Amino acid sequence: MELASKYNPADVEGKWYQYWLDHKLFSSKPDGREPYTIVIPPPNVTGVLHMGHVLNETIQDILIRRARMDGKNACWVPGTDHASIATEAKVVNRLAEKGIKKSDLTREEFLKYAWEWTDEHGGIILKQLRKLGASCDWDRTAFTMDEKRSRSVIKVFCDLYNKGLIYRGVRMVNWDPKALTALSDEEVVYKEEHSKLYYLRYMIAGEDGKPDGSGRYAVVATTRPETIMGDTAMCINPNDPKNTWLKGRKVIVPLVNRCIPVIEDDYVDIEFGTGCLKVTPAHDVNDYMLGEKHNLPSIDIFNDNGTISEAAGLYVGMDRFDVRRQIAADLEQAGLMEKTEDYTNKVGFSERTNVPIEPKLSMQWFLKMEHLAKIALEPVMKDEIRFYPAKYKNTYRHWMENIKDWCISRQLWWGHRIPAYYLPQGGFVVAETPEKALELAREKTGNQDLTVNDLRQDEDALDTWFSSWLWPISLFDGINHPGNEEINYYYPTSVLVTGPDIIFFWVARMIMAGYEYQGQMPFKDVYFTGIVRDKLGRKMSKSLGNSPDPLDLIERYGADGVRMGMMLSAPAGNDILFDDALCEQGRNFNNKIWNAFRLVKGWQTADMSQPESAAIATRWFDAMLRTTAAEVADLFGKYRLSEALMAVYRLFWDEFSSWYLEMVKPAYGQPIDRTTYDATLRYFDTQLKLLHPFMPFITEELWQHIYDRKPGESIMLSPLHTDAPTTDDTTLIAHIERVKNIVAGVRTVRNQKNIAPKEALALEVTGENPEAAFDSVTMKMANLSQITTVAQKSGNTAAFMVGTTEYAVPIGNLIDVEAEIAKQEAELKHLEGFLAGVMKKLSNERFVANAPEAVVAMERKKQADAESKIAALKESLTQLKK
RNA sequence: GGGCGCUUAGCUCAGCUGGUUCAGAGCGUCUGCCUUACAAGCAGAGGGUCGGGGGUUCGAAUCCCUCAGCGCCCACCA
Repeated sequence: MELASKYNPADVEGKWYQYWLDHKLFSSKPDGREPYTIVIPPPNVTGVLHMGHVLNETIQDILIRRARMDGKNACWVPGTDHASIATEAKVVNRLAEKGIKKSDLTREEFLKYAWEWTDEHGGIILKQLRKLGASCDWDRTAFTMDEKRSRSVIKVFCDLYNKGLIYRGVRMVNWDPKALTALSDEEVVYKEEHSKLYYLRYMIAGEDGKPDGSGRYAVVATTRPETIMGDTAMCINPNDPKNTWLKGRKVIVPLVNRCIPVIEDDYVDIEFGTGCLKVTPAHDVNDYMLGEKHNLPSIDIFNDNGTISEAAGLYVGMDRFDVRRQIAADLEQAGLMEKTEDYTNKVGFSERTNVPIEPKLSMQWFLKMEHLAKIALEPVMKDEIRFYPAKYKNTYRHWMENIKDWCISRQLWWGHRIPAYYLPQGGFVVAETPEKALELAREKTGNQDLTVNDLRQDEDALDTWFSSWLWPISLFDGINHPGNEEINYYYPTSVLVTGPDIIFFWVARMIMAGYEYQGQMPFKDVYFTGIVRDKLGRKMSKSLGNSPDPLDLIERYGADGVRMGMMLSAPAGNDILFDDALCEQGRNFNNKIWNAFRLVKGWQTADMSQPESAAIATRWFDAMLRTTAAEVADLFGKYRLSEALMAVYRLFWDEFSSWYLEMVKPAYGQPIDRTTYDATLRYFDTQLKLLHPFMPFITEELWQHIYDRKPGESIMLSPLHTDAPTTDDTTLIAHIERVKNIVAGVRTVRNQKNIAPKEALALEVTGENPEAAFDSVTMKMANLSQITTVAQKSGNTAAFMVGTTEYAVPIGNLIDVEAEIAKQEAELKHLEGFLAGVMKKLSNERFVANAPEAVVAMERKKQADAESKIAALKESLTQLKK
């Protein structure tokens, strides 16, 4: 077989992915093996693959592939999320392009468009995942709005309602004036804004509710002058001496000329502004509380889209921000504006539409969270569910302990419609189907003549997260069919891989649902990834244009290269500074593997005895392999995947390619003995398996070439087993490390003296040769003609130290005595400094008395070593200076 | 305003239940090499006193305090 000198990913990736699919290697069914389950964090159904997905899905694939090779029944379930607000917004925009307004459509017509859009764009992202090599069980692909998942959502809603955990009521909610829906607290993002603080004059009113003529006024500081039309009181702190004079008075709302009372509440901060607060119960959460407390009327001055309503009386129909500008000018003109100041405050924005949230009173559905938070907190705090990194436990606890009820209704059509049915005579029933609702309705009203048509279903849809929180259960149909074989087998899942940004949205709520509906955690571990940023640390965004297209990267570097590039800098929980150069490194590594394989496959074998150097090399590499495999297993257990990859990377590139292969490599044109050859293929096999989870394609390609494989065989399913390292391994590895240092020492001499690698050199060991057993390797690797043990090194040598032993390479007239002296004197100086440090410790009686014996012994050994080195150097220097 | 985390070679990070010459890795840099597996490569080298200060200890990158800078999360001060 001829292999190209460069690896071409495009030639093999499609081929092997199809092979895996054809042989159903990703598919999983319950059996006697231990399950290893991951449910994908469902991407938006209409989304496209971005770098964040690449990170997330690569990690999941690595974990799944590793588990599969560990002999577990690995099941990775893919799916997509209907993403209520985002998708509905996209559909609305698309319709707008066609000149169709949502308001002109019926619910059914709109949903028809939405489904069309979903069918058209849905699942693109799942197709893209295949390019990455994701080994999902595609037959299980689910959608949060497919039949099973929808039924689960409705069933859970009804159940929670029947348990008294869901209620309906008028509350102050976060209103998105663009999406025209309520949002949960979690969907509000607070941003700092530079705005102005307006100081408005509220004239003192007389008995008749008109200005009392004194010209006196109170000044109120506000950031939102446009809400004065909704003012129903002014509030002062009863303990505020400077405002005592306002007690019991009435004031006139500027421009509006409405007379409102001055109320007292110690909520008001005396230090802020003038100590006078305007109270607008309809448009501010705190004002709402004050309104409730003091029985104030509430005037809702906004329409749903953020324009001014009839109720305001002024500026009707104008946008809220236009009004702010206008009213400031009008106040100024009327002489009612005291002053304005620059001010920085936090403003809540809609996470989805990015418009400022309007606090608004409205009728919504809520889920009580107290009970759910209670059952979900402990398991995380007690590490029954383990967070990686653990620091997110704090975040989690804080949220759980300060949790508020969850507003689950959205004024949207795209989503699961709330299964509440209103009765003609008022009131409602909650049921899974219209038929059951009718039954309940007849029961409730005693009216047997009611028909389904008399019932009117609630118009609202549920928050998307109200379906995703069931994901680990609903994927195995555990809501509709509790205790079925699949849910019993696959649940709880093994690990959840997701970003910390959705810890409240999703992670916490899945844990709640898990305990509420399965009585068990939804996953044992949670691996929080970081955010993918560009190499300058900026978030990737379309507007910055710093977000590479993953598919483009795959084309350029191969899927394995991209996966590796991503993983090289992805410690759990840390942000990833992504740079194309990392993919390049990944691609280069692919090439390295490819070429090492070409070398080995090019060897001819012959019946001959194994050279001593090769025998040592294979013993050593066996030890390396056991050691590294154990290290990698340990790192996997800790989810330190980038370190695991780096360990295998170094094993392959440094230990295997640079050292082992060079140790056993036959001279050009010469055959290799069969023992060594077989061992080498075995090493290849094992290393490919260690690498496979990270780089699935190239490892499959080469693995198939090592030996003849049967159809359907795959590295994916080949068991990954290595023996545990022994203490002998450790000893041998340490010896070879010293051998490497000797070889490097000789090579350095070559480098400095410009001696070609081909020119054989001799090596002298002063005193004893501690690595004599490995001389065959040393000689081969350093291209030495001989190694001799001498009492005293010859003249004209370049010397170096390894450990406590001095080595010298005779270099004849190439010697530069001055340079050699300078080098050795520098070394001597360093050693003397080191010795002084050691001596200082040893002469400290308290150290000798208090430190453990082993530590003291170590210091004494350091002393002895340093002293002998110093003696050797001094001797050497006197020789040189002769 | 509260909480959490970070600060170690040019860059990205590991080490942090205190003690193996512990100061590490990858990348980058520099030097020399197109040596018949690989120039997307090979060989070699240089580079930090562990953010500043103080403390505990025989001994601190590692524990404590403090200061500075950075990041994240939470919070109703208009």
